[in-house]
Amino acid sequence: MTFTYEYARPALTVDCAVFGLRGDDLEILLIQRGQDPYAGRWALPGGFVEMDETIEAAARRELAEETSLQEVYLEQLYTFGAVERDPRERVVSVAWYALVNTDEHPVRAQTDAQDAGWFHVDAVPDLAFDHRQILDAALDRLRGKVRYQPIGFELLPEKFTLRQLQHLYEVLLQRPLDKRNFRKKVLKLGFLEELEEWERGGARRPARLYRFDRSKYRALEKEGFEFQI
Amino acid sequence: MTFTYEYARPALTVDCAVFGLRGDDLEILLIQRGQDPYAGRWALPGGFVEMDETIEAAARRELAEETSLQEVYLEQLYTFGAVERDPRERVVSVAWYALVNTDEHPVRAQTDAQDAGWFHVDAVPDLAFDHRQILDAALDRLRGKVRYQPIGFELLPEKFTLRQLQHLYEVLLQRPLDKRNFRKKVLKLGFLEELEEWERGGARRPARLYRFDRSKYRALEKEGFEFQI
DNA sequence: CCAAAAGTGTTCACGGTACACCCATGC
DNA sequence: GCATGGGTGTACCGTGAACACTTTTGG
Repeated sequence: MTFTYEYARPALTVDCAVFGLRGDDLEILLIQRGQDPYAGRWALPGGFVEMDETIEAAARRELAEETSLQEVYLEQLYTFGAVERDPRERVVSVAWYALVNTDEHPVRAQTDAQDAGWFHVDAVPDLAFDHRQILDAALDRLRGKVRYQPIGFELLPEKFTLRQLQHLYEVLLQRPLDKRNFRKKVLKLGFLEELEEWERGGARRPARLYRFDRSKYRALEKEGFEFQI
Repeated sequence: MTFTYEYARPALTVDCAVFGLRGDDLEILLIQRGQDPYAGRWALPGGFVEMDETIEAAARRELAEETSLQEVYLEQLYTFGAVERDPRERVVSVAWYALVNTDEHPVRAQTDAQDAGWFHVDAVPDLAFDHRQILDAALDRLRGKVRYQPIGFELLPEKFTLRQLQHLYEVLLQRPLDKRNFRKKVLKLGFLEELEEWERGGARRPARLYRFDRSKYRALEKEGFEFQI
C-alpha cells in the first residue's frame, strides 16, 4: 500500500535525548543502529511519527520500543529541519529530552537497535545524523532549566538524601556548591518533605531521606513563588 | 504531478505569532483567512514547508508572503502535533514567535489573506485551528524570556528612551516598575549605549536616547554575566 | 508661568556567600 | 577507636525595594 499527495512532504520523526544520573556522572542513553543509514553508529533513540498518534506519543512509543523505557519525564526540546540532515531524503525531526532515574528504569536494547547503552555526556562517540547537535541543545536546555524548575528530581529515586540532591546540581551546573548554604536554601523552599527514614548500607552515619512534594510545589507556584539555584 | 510514499506522512506547516508594541499595548499580528477551512476566520500567519527550505526559511517566507514582514527577530516556539488539530487531515505545525518594531515594519495583507491587522493580545477574536493555544504558548514564552534575555529591544526602535524601555517591561510583565530602580539597574548592566541625542516633538522635556549595544552584551555574556529584570 | 515628564540618592531589609567544627554510625 | 560523611550557625556584603523632589522644556 502506498500514499499519494499533491505536494511533496518531508518525513517526520522524533528523537529523544535521555539523561540519567549514574554514580558521579550525567549519562546519555544511546542505541546502536542496526540498519543503514549509519548502520553500526550510535544514535539517539527515535523513529517515524505514525498518523494516529501525537508527536509526544510517538516519542514515548519509540522509547519503549527501542529501550524499554516507560513513564519517563519527557519534554519537547526543538524541531530540527535542516534540508540535508538525513542523507536519504528530507526528514524533519521533533527532538525531546527525557530524564530518568537509572535505578528504577533499567534499559535493554529492543527492535531496530543492536545495542543500547549509557555514555558519560563528556565521552559520547560520533553520532548519526545531526544527533550531536540535538544532544548539545538538550544539555543546554537541561542545565538552564534545572536552575529554576524542579526537574532535577526526575533524575533521583523517589526518596533521596540532600547529599544526592546537592551532587546532582553540582554535576549539572558543573561547579561545587557549599553544603550548608545548599541545605539552608533548599529546605527553606518548602517543597521537600522530610521523612522519618534514613539511608541504609553505607559504612558511615546514615543520612535522612527526603521526598519532593509535587502538590506543595504547585501550591507555592500558584502563589507566584519562584526558586533559583 | 503527485508524490507517492510507502508510509503515510503528516503535512508539515509553520505558524508565526508576531508581536508588536503599539502605544501602550502589546499586539499580535493576525491575518484573515481567504479560504476554507475557517474562511473568514482570523489566524496566525503560516503555511506549508517546502522541500528545499529549512523550517525557519519557511516561517520567514510565509511572513513575507502574507504580511510583507522581513528581517524580523524569529525564534522557534514549539511543535504542535495533536492528531485532529486540522479538520482536513493530519497536519503538524512548527510554531514560531516573532518580535517587530511596528514603526519600522509596516504590515499589509498579501496572498492567501483577505486582510491583516494588529490586535491587542487581550482582545483577540476566535482563531482558526489551535492558534489560540499557540498564541498562549508564545505569550508565556515571551513573558518568561524577556526577563533574562535581551529580546525586548526587538520591540523598540533602534534608539529609544528609558521611559519606553521601562514601559515595555511593564506591559510584558504586567506590573508597574519603580522608575529610579529601573534606571539604576538597567544602566548598571552596561550594555546600553548612552547617545548624545534626545527625543523630539513632545510638549515636555525631551528624554535622552539610548541604543542596545549587542557586541557589548555578547562580551558580557561570555564572561558569565547574567541579568534579570 | 504652568503642565508634564525627565532625571536623580538614600535608607533599609533580605538573601547570598564565605567559612569550621562536632556528631553519629559502621567496621 | 577511628574513619567517614552527616549535620549545623554566624557574620558580612551586595542587591532589591521603597520612597519624593527638583529640573527642563514646550506651549
